[in-house]
Amino acid sequence: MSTTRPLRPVGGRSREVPGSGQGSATAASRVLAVLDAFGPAHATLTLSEISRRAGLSLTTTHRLVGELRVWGALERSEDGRYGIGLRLLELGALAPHGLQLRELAVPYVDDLHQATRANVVLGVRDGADVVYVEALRARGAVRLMSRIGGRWPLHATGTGQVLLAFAGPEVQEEVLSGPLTSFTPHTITDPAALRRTLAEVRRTGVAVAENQLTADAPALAVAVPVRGRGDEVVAALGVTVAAGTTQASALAPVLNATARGISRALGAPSAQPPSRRCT
Amino acid sequence: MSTTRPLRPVGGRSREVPGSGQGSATAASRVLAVLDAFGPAHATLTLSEISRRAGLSLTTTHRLVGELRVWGALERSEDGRYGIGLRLLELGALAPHGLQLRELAVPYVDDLHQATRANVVLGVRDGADVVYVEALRARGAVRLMSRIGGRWPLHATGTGQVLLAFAGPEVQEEVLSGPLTSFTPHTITDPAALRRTLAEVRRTGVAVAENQLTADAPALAVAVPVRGRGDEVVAALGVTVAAGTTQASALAPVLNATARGISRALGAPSAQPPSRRCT
DNA sequence: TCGCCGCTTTCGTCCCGCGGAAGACAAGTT
DNA sequence: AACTTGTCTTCCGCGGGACGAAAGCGGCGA
Repeated sequence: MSTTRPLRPVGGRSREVPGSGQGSATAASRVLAVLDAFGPAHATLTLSEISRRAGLSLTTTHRLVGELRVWGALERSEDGRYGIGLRLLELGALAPHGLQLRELAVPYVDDLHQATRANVVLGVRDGADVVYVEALRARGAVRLMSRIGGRWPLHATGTGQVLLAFAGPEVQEEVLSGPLTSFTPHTITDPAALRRTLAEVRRTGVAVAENQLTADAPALAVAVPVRGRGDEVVAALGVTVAAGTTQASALAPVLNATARGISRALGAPSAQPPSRRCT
Repeated sequence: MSTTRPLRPVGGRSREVPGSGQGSATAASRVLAVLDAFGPAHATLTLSEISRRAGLSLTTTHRLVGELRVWGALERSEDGRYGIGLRLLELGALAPHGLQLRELAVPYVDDLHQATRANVVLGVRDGADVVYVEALRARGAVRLMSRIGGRWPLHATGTGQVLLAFAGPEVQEEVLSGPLTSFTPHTITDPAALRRTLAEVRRTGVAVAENQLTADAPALAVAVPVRGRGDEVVAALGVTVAAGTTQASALAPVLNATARGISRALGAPSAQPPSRRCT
């Protein structure tokens, strides 16, 4: 803990000069670098922008983008900008823990959305992040936070705290030892506090996060675990409401009921009614 | 063919995939071939299966899969099988005509689903196919046809017929001249009949498809266009019900109302109320 | 008109990705 | 236990694809 902390190279990508011999990027990594250039804040890019963001020469970028385009990974709009193609959406939908899970859970999540009229998300863990596989917005609220495919650090969201609380120790250590990004003054950034929060989540089976992610609109997020065939936590179901409108204690029961429904559909032993035969 | 043929280079690396077009495989194409190995019927694969389906040597597959895995494009489950990773879901969600569109349309589609209690899909055109960007299932019906990321030929679905009817002539010619895959005895496979159907769709603004896709469960699909900023058709909204339960004429009004709502949200001039100023 | 910027194409060199081969490992069969 | 079959992993030499420089193209604003 008290070890000397090396200077963090701020924003500096490992600038590779040809001839320095160090780097040797692989061809596959270049393809992925092109895809990596796209992001929520950069959904469409020009060729030059891709080139710069991927750190590739314009020639290489041009060729790779051309190949990706004919395959359908990228598409070009009339104004010449490039964007992600539908082929990648099609592929991404095949993710076992992604839209496959959504497919099964969507009726339950839909009911929850209808019942609570709140923002509802279903998230799974990917590394040290939570990725939303389903997100339904409340009618009025325009929250850009929760989108399908949205990715946030585990410690800063209700669903993430659930997933982290029930994740393996090595995952928890990795998150707790790493920097805890702060999004608002209320975001938990102290490892000890986070550790206590996680213990509380494990004890109660519910995570309650207030104002962790957004500063402008005070929000209350409540989340519970969803379990799979081996009773392991495979996802987290969460709702977000404007702070003050609803108590967390009022949301927990309906959340738990919905989560249990999904868990049962997934084949979780603990969620099966005693009478029902195991398939 | 009577030209002097040099001795066949035994160790030639230009080993082509049999039947998979003409070769000169590029490195990028190999990466894409690995991704291409996955599909709805093959959501998870072993390394050898990927190797075979991609037409790559096991060595190459092993290396590429390794790179794709550390990047997050693929993930490996406990049983050793590979599947699509959440990173690709995240990327696919950035598709301008994909989940971006879904994000905007989902409240309307949701209402339609609640009102009709039917299967509802929102599809966009990608080449000669329709790709669903949103799909909501009716409570009882388990229809594997409509999933987010699902892809079907334009001529065989209600939404596809709408998209084809309003697509450019070159797209129509390509589909009409190509083979029209038959899924059921009712699937339109005659180009002339399809041409008449498309004209009817253009005239009425509604596509009605009966038993085009599924043979076992008689189904009625109704679809209408969704328009964008330039009044061009950017998507199609469709519902599917069991044949006999509802008349197409009863579904069309609510479908049109919903589609108009989405079109308005997209900024379509024809869907704007007269008072509103054009942006 | 010029210059600027982004995109496209060509081309020769070099290096990295390729497949063969062999080893490690697991599971089913005789 | 020995054999078989299938999988996954590692190592290595060679050759051809991928790379970047540079030149050509085209639109836009000064």
